Amino acid sequence: MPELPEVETIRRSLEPCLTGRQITGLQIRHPGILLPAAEAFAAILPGLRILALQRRGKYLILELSEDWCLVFHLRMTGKLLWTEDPQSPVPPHTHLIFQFENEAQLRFNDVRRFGRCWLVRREEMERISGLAALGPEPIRSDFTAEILKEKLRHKKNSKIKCALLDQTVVSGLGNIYVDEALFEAGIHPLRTAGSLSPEEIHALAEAARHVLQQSIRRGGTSLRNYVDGLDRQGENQYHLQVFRREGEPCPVCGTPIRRMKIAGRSSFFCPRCQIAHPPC
DNA sequence: TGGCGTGTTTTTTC
DNA sequence: TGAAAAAACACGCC
Repeated sequence: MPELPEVETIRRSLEPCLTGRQITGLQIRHPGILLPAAEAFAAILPGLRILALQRRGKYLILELSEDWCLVFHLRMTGKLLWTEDPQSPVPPHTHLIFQFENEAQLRFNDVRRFGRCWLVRREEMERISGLAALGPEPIRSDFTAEILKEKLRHKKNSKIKCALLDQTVVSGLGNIYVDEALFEAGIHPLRTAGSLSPEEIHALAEAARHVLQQSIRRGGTSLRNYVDGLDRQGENQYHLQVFRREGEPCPVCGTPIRRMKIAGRSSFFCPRCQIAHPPC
């Protein structure tokens, strides 16, 4: 679930808690989520200090002293939770606990164990293949329709829904925000990327930026699992236009929202506002 | 109770 | 090379 707005909200919530903190120890309860092996984490981390929190796409990056970095990807159900009460019950599926001065803790929790945590030197961060291959950040001011057009050049026969989920095309979009951006831009998810007009690509670039920034302002979308670093839900789920609204009236034209499987994922769209064929 | 849906990235297949 | 499908995982749901 955590897509760009959720990871950014987590980053912002944890930043005041973690910045400047020294790691005093760690508990590894499930080593399978760690890369490289757990021994390296135990040997290297104690004594290091957290200098800054960065985000790239759906990756959260903790910059540490001595040029080390902790990189997290939460995949679907991963959570990072800050607590200053070490006596608070440790939730099930907590795989990793970082300990800090004054007994504060950062807990990594992930029901489905898809999430990952890497310990790498800053200059070797590019060795995380998914991170190195990420496309442009759609919420940055230098993200333009021209850049999106160029990135879509090699995906001409892909369905636009699939192309936008490809993190090398644009970083940070997932199932929710792709559907919301396609709705806002008036583009049917089954259209091929190569069939989009320059005007449609422009509208899509604007819509992607807009739906992501709106969600960040609302603290992310909490549908099932997502909470920020202080266990707080977001508000964007109350503002979704089409996602998970099958059968409900389109907020623009009133036509019932439809649901369709595309590349194995549920996709939601308005069959009237999002036309299936390119304009003549 | 068992089989499906969930959603992201990596890997495999065509 | 690129598009699509499967695999990784655990749980809730009906």
